[in-house]
Amino acid sequence: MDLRLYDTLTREKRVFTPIDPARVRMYVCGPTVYDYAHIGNARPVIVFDVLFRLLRHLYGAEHVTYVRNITDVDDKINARATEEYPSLPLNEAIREVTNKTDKQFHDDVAALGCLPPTVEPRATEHIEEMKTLIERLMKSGNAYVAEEHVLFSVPSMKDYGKLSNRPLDEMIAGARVDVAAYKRNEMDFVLWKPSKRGEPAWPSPSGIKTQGRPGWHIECSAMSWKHLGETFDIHGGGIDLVFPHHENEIAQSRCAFHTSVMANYWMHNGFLQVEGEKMSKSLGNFVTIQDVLATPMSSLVPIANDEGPTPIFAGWKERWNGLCARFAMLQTKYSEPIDWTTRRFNEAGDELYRFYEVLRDAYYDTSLTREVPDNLLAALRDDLNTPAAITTLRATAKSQDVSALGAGLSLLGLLDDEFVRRDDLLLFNHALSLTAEQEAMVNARNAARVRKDWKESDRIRDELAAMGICLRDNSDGTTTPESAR
RNA sequence: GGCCACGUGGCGGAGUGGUUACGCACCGGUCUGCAAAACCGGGUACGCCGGUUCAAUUCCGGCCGUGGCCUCCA
Repeated sequence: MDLRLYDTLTREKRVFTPIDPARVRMYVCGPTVYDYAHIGNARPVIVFDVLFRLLRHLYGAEHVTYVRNITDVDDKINARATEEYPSLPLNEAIREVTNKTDKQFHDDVAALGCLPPTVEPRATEHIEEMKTLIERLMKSGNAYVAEEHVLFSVPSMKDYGKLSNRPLDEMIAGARVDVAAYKRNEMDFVLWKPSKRGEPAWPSPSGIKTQGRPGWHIECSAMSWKHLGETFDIHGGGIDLVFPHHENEIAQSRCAFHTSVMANYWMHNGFLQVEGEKMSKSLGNFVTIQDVLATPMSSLVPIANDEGPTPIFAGWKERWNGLCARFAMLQTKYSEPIDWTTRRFNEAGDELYRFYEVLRDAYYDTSLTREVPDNLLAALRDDLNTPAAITTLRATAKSQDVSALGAGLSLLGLLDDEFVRRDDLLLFNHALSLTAEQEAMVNARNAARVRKDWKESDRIRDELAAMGICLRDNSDGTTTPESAR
């Protein structure tokens, strides 16, 4: 059976045919490292991780190359560096900001259950490739120098605007931004610009004397070229990147290499809102991945608090919350808008918890290789329909088909060996250690039950319930105390 | 203003030109002294107005609503 993917460029779902099945190539726009990643940043990371896993499953892990860049040169980074480290020289301050943010991002993404991409190139390590591209564009007449900038000449590319469906003439009519005077055409965009004193700077291309730095779009053209070649299979990112970022990437790469396409499939994940509103710092509803990972356990699982007497491995809470967030995210198809709410997060966590209970009750062995169920695979092959895939998981859980359940969770990146296997996790430990007094109450209630004093029996049960202890009367006459939710 | 998405039962969320996906919540039942848990069952939804069709939630047109892009943004 085929893999079918929706392509933003052709606006249709097509059968995926890799250029070279022995080397399937995907590029996804990664973060600009200047601040904590938010829950909206998490979406493409998770979505394309699932695609990465699916491609590895279909073509073999060693036949898939996934490139996700790190943007570490950018005005926002400079601004943040000045703000946070006013006493340091700018370039040192920038290094502090990018290193710190980069590490945080990787910790966040790992907690979300994402595999590391094959390559994570950094923009600042590809300045030479960017300059080579710029020289090529100069040579082919697609770029020009003006006031120490190099600009891409949009009218020089006849079919510019196909991805975002913005014909050139319309865009010019609709443009209402202040246009720099040195631009020949208001749509032209910067490939290279001069650096101000103290800013990161490199020797400029195209005979420009002053040192400068790259424009935003050129880095992705350079890095995808370096690591994937002139044309490749899949290019992904958030829907907001369609214009201008991806449109401009296409323009740069195609004109530099004289190719008809940059990537064969353009995939874009839908936007995310928080509690029904646009997420923004001014509204105060900015949810970072860190916020989600730090969610107290008591709202997700039947335990009273985060700390317990049993030994727990480091970062277990973040990892569990990360899986829950991932699961919550995959409940909606990647291309659809999503409303991120605490309710959604909690409900996803509840369901994932039940899946894990099924596996744990069956002593699921994660070391064994399992066959991924056909119906789950079919759902994913249909343009990454993760909600439909999750639906198949529910049936396997209900029928106690633990092999299929485990295999499915694994393919979706939702299976964590330690959460399945370990028996010392408070997270899955329902048994309660009662105080002597509580123990006596349980005994007193049982005595009352024996003499059929239901009134007294229920009174004691209510009293214990108020302490957060729920009693379960078993059919063999014993009583099990459990933590109440 | 231009371009583009989305609008499904209380909530979440797939999907389809004609056989009431699925999950949560809710209600009923079995079990239980009563509960809890578990299991079984129940509720025929697709923004509005037209059109096409034997038949539309599904196709077409218009309208309304929400959101995105056009400036940094996943």
